[in-house]
Parts: sequence; C-alpha cells; structure tokens
Amino acid sequence: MNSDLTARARLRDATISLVADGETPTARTVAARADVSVGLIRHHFGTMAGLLEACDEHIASLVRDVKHDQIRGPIPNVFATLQAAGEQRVMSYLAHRLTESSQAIDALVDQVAADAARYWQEAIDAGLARPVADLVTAARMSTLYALGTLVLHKQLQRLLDIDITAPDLASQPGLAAYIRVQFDLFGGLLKPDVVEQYTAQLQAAETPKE
Amino acid sequence: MNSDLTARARLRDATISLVADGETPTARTVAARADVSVGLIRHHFGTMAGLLEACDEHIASLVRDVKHDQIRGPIPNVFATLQAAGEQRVMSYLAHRLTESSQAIDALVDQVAADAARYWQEAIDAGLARPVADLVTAARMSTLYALGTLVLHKQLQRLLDIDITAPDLASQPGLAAYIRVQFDLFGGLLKPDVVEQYTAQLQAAETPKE
DNA sequence: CCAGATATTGCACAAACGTATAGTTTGTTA
DNA sequence: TAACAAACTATACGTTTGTGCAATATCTGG
Repeated sequence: MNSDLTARARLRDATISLVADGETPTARTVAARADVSVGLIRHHFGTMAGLLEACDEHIASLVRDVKHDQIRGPIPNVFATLQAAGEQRVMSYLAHRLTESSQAIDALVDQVAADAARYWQEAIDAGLARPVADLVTAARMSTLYALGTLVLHKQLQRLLDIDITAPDLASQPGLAAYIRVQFDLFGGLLKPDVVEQYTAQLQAAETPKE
Repeated sequence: MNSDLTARARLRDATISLVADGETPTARTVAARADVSVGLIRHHFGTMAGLLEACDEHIASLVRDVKHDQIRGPIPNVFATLQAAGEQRVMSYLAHRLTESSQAIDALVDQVAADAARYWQEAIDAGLARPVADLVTAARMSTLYALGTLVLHKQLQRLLDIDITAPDLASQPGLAAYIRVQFDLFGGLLKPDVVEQYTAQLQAAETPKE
C-alpha cells in the first residue's frame, strides 16, 4: 500500500482493496487498512456511503480514461477495456460491486457498452464481423454477458477453471476451452474466413504440447 | 403469506421473500415478516447462516423438481427452467443470492448447466441446432451468460427495458428487441432455416401493430 | 389425564456498526 | 511568530446485529 499518498486517497484505496478482496468494508476495517483513525472518514467523505460512492467514481474514472489504442479482435472484449484501466483491482472491485447500481456504476456500464458498440462497428467496417441489425442493443447485451460472468467469477472459476480476476488472465487453465466455445457461440457473427483463421491459430498453439 | 404453514416454513419463506425484495434479511426483520419471535430462528435453524442455507436448499430443490416437459426452443432457455419451478420468487431470489457460492447454490448452477446441455443436445438431435465441438463447456458458458444477466437484472432493466424478475416476462417492453438480438448473437448456432422461420414469426407478430 | 417432548416466547447480552463531537496536531499565510 | 484553517485523533453514543437462556405454551403418546 502506498503510504506516501494523501490520507484521503489511502482511505479510498483501502476501501477498494477490501471490496476487491470480497470483504465487507466497515468504517473500522477501512481505517485500519489505511492506517488512519475512523474519524477521518467522516471528515473527508461525510458518511460511509459517501466513501463507497467516491470509490465507484474513482474506478469509473480509471476505466473512463483508458486510452483506446489497445489490440482489438473481431469480438468486442470488455475485459480488455477493464484490464487496460491500469490498476489490477479494477476487475475484482467490479466483480463485487457491479450488482449495486449507483450513479457511477451505471455510467461505467453505459460507457463500456458504448465502447463495445464502437469496437464492434470498427470490426464490421474492417470486414472482420458480419453486420447486425441493432448494433447498440447487441453491444449492450454482449456487455451484460461479459460483466455477468465477471460478477459470477466464482462459478466461472468452478465450472471452467478460469479466475477472471487474476492478473495473468492469459495463463488460466481453462482459457483455451473458453475461447473455443466463444467461437462456437458467437461464430455466426464473424466472417467464415475469420473463424477459420482463428481456429487454425488456436490449434497450432496447442499442437506442440501434445 | 400463508399463515397455515408451520413456523419453520414461514421463517424460510419470509427470508426468501426478503432476499427476493432486495432487502437484507436480519434476524428481526425475518421474524417480524414470519410473525414469530426471534428466538425461534435459533430453535429451528441454529444460526442465521443456517437459515440462509436452508433457503438456498429450498430454492434449489424447487428447481431440481421441475418436470422437464415444458415447451422447448432451439436455444436452451435457462429462465424457462427457473420460472417453471413454480414459485414466482425463484428468479428474484437467485438474482440476489447467486453471487454467494454456497453448496446448494453451486449444485443448482451445476444442474441448470446440465439441463441446458441436455436440452441443447436434443435440439441438435432434432435438427434445429448445429452441433458444437464441446457441448458441456458451451452449455456451462451459456448458462453463466443467462444467470449473469439475471444477477445484473437492474442493468438489464435500465439498458434493455426488461424486468427479468417480473412474473409476466412475455409482456416486457424490450423483449422483442432482446429476442432479435439473441438470434443475431447466437444465430450461428442454429440451422439457417430455423433462423429464417423464427425471424419471420417475429416480424409477423409485429406487423399488425404498425 | 398426565408426563415428556417439542414448539414458542421474551428478554438480555456482547459485539459491531455508523456517526457525532471535542480536542490536538499540522500546515499556511500575513 | 501569531493566527487561522485544514487535517487528524480519540472517544463516546445510540442502534442494530446475532445469539444465548430461562420460562411458558402447545402438542403427543400412554
């Protein structure tokens, strides 16, 4: 924990850290982790609800400020957007907080969905994906799917052996099967030659192991 | 609330009802809604955790006992399974409780996923759906998508104008757009003539309105 | 009708919760 | 360096939490 930050920032980070760890942040646990007194919460944030709100807004602003120059695939990847937000805790924090619908959370979801729509449109323009009738709704729906699996990360871990909150998402055991299924499920959205190309890449990456 | 039930059942139903309403069940709110004293919780369930566990198991058993003779479409419909469990509160309860991974919840998820795989296989056998390489994983993934949108029901309501916990799911405003997008997203899984048929049905159902 | 078990109540207790408040330290500016 | 504001601490208060425990009511089999 960065102890050179202001106490206000430390309180905020401590709360985010607790939420990300799946523990319920209370005034005392937060103050203890931030190594300040409980009274300071009131001084800086008024109430505990105010502190949580500030955390939501901080996470949302991290995601908002993501530079959109990352590697893009044929299917809009919400997780890439979130992980690109820099801080490791973003995914874990949202995994626990996304069920609450605060103003900041709602705005974040809206923005991720809008990003997905833009990526998707670019993929269509680039000839990678097939056009869909209602792109906005489709992007919203696929965003909900992605965020839903994030919220259900415990079940995803259990059923597919993927810890989606892990820093090294690429090295998760079940990821290969996951990607294969993604292509099965959403393959109809892509141009046939794109599917073929990606499938070949997947098989080539696995052959050396056998 | 059925007051002719045993106090034990009333406590359980009161807890389920509170969870379904999105309120945090405490010993006193539960006892009040069940119209019994707080001490009875300890007598019947030991602790509050025991009560919650009993609720999970009750809901899981409701879903488990669903008779599998309902109408089936070309895509496995998890929601149909859950709603067929009889009690209206099943969907709302799970919407709030699915993020916790108790033994009963895990078993329920497993079973819903297994059901989805069986339905899907039947759709393939019936020539409605295309075969997929890894049916079990695909069914698990699509189950997580469905349950994920259930957990994110507030966002689904906001983004697509669908209250997935409503008793009359068929009459939700955004449902038509939702179904259309479903076919866009998962259309690749279905035989082309099936897609054509359903699309025609959708358009025919809407034309009279215009 | 009468034990004996089971169901049920009412209350009390300690712990944890958010928050308020008074006082102290630290920093800034004139 | 005096003065004022901001940051910060320490502590206490009122509530709500889950749970334990003794007393009472209700049911059940002989």
